[in-house]
Amino acid sequence: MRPPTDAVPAKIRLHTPLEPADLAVLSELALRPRAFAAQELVAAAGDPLDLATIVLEGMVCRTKLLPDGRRQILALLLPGDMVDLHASVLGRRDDNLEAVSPCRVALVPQSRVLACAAARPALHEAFMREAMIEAAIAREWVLNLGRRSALEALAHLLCELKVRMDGVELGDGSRYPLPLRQQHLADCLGLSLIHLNRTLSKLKASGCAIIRAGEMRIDDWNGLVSLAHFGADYLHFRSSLAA
Amino acid sequence: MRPPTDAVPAKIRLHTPLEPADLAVLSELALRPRAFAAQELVAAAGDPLDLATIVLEGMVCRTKLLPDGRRQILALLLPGDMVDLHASVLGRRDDNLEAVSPCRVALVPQSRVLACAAARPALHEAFMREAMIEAAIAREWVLNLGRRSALEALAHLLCELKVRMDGVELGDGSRYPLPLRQQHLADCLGLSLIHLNRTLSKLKASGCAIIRAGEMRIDDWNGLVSLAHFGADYLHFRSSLAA
DNA sequence: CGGTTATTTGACCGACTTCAACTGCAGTGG
DNA sequence: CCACTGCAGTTGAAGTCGGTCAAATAACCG
Repeated sequence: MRPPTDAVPAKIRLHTPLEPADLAVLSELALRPRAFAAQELVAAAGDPLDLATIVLEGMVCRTKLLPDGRRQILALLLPGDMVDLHASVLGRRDDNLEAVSPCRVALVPQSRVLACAAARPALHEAFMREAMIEAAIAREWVLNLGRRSALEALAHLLCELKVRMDGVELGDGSRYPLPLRQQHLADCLGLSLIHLNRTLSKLKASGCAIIRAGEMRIDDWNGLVSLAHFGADYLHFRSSLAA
Repeated sequence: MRPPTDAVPAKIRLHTPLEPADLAVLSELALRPRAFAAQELVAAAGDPLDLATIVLEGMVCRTKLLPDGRRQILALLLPGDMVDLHASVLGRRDDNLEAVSPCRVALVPQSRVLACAAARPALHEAFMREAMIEAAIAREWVLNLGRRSALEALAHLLCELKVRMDGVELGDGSRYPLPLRQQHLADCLGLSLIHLNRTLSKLKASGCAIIRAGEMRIDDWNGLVSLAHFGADYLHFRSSLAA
């Protein structure tokens, strides 16, 4: 088993071919990670955007809250995901970063990101690409929330996570770890907890997939894909460029 | 009246202070715009991402479609908006750009964008900021679709457009041009056309605002803001950095 | 084991969708 | 000038999806 921090080079190489020297510089960015417990806040709205966040292990989410407590998850960050790499160009954070599961996260001063990007042009391009892809995923979520039914949207989210998890070698093709509570899924999909629970039952009944014991198990990938109308193009994996 | 292409410098200076030399280089990017009729496709999913898009006049939207024809608008682009400035790092477009109203749009080869960014570091930073802000808006839309009611979401969208229109001097504080059909609004908000129509009636009944003859008129800004729980922080205007 | 949190189930309700028809208006051509 | 057409918007009725309230398990944890 490779050490878990290998998710970072694995993820970035999904998108950008890098030389060993680039990877060496990259690995120095993620030194001295911090550990967070489940539900702990990694960063809060209003904070200055002077730190980039690199997830090494576990799962993190972006959230926004409404005054009356309604919560929406804006993005799920898996090991290898790097966010807010360029965010210093904005003033202050307008969302929260919250640990979904116990996790290890590197919080990197923007100055170090900049130095790193300046030293290695390939990394500069790679960082840009990470940011663009995160934005593309957010747009796909807009479609998910706006125009897909609860079951379609759930299936779509689980397809996305499958592909992303496989990308960082955390899935084995038919299963992957899924540390989300049902409340998290509901907050990703804009559903009530209760309706999400019933939608999960429907998914189970379809025979395509089931979530149990913190793990997603896929029994019929094609069925799941067609339930969701899933196409992986928006994830912009390098391997899919050929198509 | 200033020429309409002034929306570009107006918009970018909302976010980034620029010197005259920067503005001169910028204005050369937007030479030779193309005109599009309402509903015309500016770019389609699957196209190579080798052109950046700068809106000079009129309104453009990003859309995604589901196989059965359901449509979701992912973003509304106003005069001055510049999108896909860095998108050459991705392979192919995964969404469409569609003219909402008759419009003029500059389609700029990525190579010229890069040359421009290389020549003027301030523009490089400004372009980055534009991209980050577009992503921040997309995340706010996720919240809008996921957790706000139809009326709240409608009010929120109209607040956002008010602030953005004022930013490029197309609004006068209590009115702004709104060339969207009701179907467009419905596709922004993930609603059926009919329910959107009824939600518009409800908004009118509230006395806060009314849409008529291609124009949005605001009668009670504070009321509209509190209906929507609107806060402009996610737009990251430079003027709001002070707060 | 007791206490807390996560999940499941039932009954009911409301927001939003669908289907269908009608209005108002602008353009077009007889 | 006035039918005719086509599109945007409006209204009504009925149905469905998803939300809310309430309570019963089931899993987790010290």
